[in-house]
Order: sequence, then C-alpha cells, then structure tokens
Amino acid sequence: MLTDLQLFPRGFYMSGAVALARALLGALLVCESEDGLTAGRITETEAYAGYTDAACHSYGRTRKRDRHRTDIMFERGGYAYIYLIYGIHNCFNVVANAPGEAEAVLIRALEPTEGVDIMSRRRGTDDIEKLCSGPGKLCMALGITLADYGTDLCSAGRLYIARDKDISDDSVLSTPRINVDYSGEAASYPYRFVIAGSRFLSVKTLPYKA
DNA sequence: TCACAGATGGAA
DNA sequence: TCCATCTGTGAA
Repeated sequence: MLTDLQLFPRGFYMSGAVALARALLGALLVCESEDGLTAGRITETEAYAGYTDAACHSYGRTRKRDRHRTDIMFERGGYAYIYLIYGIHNCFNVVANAPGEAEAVLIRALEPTEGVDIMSRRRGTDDIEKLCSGPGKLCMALGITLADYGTDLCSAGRLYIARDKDISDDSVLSTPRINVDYSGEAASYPYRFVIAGSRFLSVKTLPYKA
C-alpha cells in the first residue's frame, strides 16, 4: 500500500450516487496487482441513481436476484460493481447509498499517478493522457477485471480508493451522461461530473475540456 | 429459444 | 464508420 493513504470510511459511500460522484473527484483509485501498483486520480464520474433512474442497470428492480450482475448494487455503499460491456470492456463502478437503493457511480477517467510504465504496457501506448481516458481504458490500465466484482473499497486489499486531493466547486463541471440516449428524460440529467480543464478526461468529454 | 441492443475502444 | 464479442432482457 502507498504510504500515508487514508481510506474513506463506510459512511462516505452511504450518500446518494449524485453526491458521491461529485465527492469522488480528486480521490485516488488504486490497484495492487502482481505486476505492481497502479493508481490514478479520479477526474470524471457519472452517477446512476438506482431503480428509479432509467439509465441505471438496476432500473425497475426492487430487490436483489441471485446471480444477477447487479446484485452487488443492492448492498450498502462502498463495494465495487464491475460489468462487461459490449462483450469486451470492463467498467468500474462504486456502489452508493443504503442497502436496497441500488445506486452506483461509474468512474470514467483518471489522471495516472503511479505505475505509469505498467499502464503503458497494458494499454499499448505511452501517451499518458490516453492511458485512462475512458471507463474501459482505465480498467485495462489498472488491471481491473470481473474478478474484482464485489471488492470492499473501504479496506486496503488489491483494489481500493483513497483520499487525495480536494476539488473546489468552481473546478467542477456537470453535464449529461454519455451514451444513455435510450433512457428518455433521464438522458438529460446532469449526472456527470468532471474536473474542469483537466487533460485527463474521456474522449467523449473533449468538447468540455476548455 | 432467440434476436438484439448496449454506461466502449480501436482501426479503417 | 464499422466491428469485436458477451449478457440481460423481452418477445415468441
């Protein structure tokens, strides 16, 4: 584990997904794999606000169903919800709120801080701005896979989140979420949060970079 | 049982 | 613009 790292207590993750998505900006996502330690500062998040949010994977579900991919979302906040998208890429989420709310925060981009050489090897590029500039990319860079599903991020194991940098409100920009056009009215909710002006945002964010 | 769209990324 | 390639979902 990195020295002087402070993990967030359970209570931090027990707020609603929208508040948590904002609060996670600037925090450090760390993965300690066999190849070495990789970490990055969270620059872009999206809130998925539970079973009433038409864009959320738990939409319309009122309870957990065994062996379903969203099962972990029905636990209390602070666990890792990871899913495979398009049959190819992994996406990393943090479960939010109280048990049964089924909310989560998708981590969409990181500013690489540790293990850049390892990330470059895994990603096949030396361009530091592109190592973690998307939800699938950051999972590949950090070595996060479905095997990490359900990890408790409140304890320092292989995968965890640590307090790092506080981001002031005037450095935070919110926009609609990416690629949720199918969700009707929910597609326009301002549930995406980015560190304004960061060079380390997802490609879809480029128009907001300035 | 089956068709199909999806919280993406990389190549053409 | 297209494709890789897997899973949940809803229709048949």
